[in-house]
Amino acid sequence: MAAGGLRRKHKRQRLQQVLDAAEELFFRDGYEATRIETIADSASVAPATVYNYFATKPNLLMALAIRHVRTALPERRAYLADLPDDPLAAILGFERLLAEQAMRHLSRECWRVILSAQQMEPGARPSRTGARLNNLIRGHYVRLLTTYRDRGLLRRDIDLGHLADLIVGITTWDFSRFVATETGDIEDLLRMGVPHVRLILEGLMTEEGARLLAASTAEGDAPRAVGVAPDPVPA
Amino acid sequence: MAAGGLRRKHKRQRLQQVLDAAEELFFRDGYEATRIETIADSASVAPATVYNYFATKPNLLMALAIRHVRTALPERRAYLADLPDDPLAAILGFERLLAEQAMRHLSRECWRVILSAQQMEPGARPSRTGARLNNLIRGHYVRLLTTYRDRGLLRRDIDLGHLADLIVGITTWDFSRFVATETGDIEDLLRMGVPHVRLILEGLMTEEGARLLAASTAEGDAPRAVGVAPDPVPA
DNA sequence: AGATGAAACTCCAAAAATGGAGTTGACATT
DNA sequence: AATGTCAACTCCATTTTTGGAGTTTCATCT
Repeated sequence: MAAGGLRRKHKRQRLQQVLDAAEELFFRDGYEATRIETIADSASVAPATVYNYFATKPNLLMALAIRHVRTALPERRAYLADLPDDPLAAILGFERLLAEQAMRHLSRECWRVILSAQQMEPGARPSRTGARLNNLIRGHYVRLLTTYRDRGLLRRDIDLGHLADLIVGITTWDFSRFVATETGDIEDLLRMGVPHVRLILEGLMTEEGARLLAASTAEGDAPRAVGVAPDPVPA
Repeated sequence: MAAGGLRRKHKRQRLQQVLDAAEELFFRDGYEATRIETIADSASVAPATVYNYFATKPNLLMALAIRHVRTALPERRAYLADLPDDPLAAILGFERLLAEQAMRHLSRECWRVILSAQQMEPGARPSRTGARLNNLIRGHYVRLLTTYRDRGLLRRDIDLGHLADLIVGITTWDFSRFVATETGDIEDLLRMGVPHVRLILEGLMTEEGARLLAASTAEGDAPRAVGVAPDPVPA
């Protein structure tokens, strides 16, 4: 069957073992409370091997975050491929989806670590991979916004890159406030975000878009995200 | 959990992988037709690794045989713990059990190789492990015969070790004839063995035993073995 | 403040798997 | 009889994991 490349194959397997073990333990016992040695044991691997793969514990956590963002990608694509009429609803629905995905495998404590790692030591490895994550989301928003501009709801003179940055910025900020709490749920997060996003959008819509936005004001809450399936486990 | 001993643990795992792959392939494609390289691929292991574990292909096969004889041990013990009244029936029933166990995972071709390996090069490794197998069965027979002597059916002046050797010898011979064919089934094997065992026993019974033996002559065929459960897979 | 302890992380020698190239022996084909 | 092929087996340099003994850092207790 697979002739050579055993080295690489086993490496991938071990990496997944470590990530799986870490995910389980971070979720169950918390990030700080979980020791590298425990992860190694649980993954049937020597602690030194964990360090062969990940220089630091935060790095391991970032890798976990990236893996989740990767495996959940198809679900986000599906959402973006079938957007509602109302751009505000679209953005809030997307936020809900992102939040749900985020909560699916990583605890708030983990996200606190991830988000704070981006602040400190800009340029360090964890920070840069954090930037990659942000960039991925930014790309999604550019696509989303482009759709609505093409539908004639957003003014054509707007730089969608900048707008996407703005939205990612404020929603990330809201999300970091969200994970800073231990009690609030995703509905609270969205309630917090609605006025921000609305304020941003109000000035940037065409007349038709403004009509739609006004209409959606009456309706109240943000729409539910699309059906949330568990992540497909890659072979 | 399991702190150290990773080296040994992984070694055992790989060993099992190789044995599992070999078992599957030997059974499906035959012993000669299966290449070491294929086994290695199927076990996700380098060919050189297979040679780290087994010096030769026959050695690998012998290891497989030993593993089966080991895992099927409880079943044989259960049989020996609950023997019928008639010693002849007991021996034939045990033979049936052994044959069924033998056929369960290894093809006739494999057993031909194993049996012939014992002939050639006495003293070589495959031969010696074959002797270990024989010895294991011999032990079973000593236990079985002891039971009947204690029940007063076998004469007390008989050396049960020698008798066990004799029975193992003739039944192994019959078995080797059996696997030499491609068509006969286990019933044929037993039919072949009945007269041999009967002749051996006839001269060695007490009067009570002889009565029992005479009675069993009328009944005809050998009894079925105890219920045959699939091998328990060790953790 | 100083001691203690725990956990992240470093370092290195030894064990094992891997890849790859080469040898041998048996058997088939010409 | 020469040739070719195939698979068992050998050899060895390289990569990676492992065991184990450190070092460092930080928080807590005395």
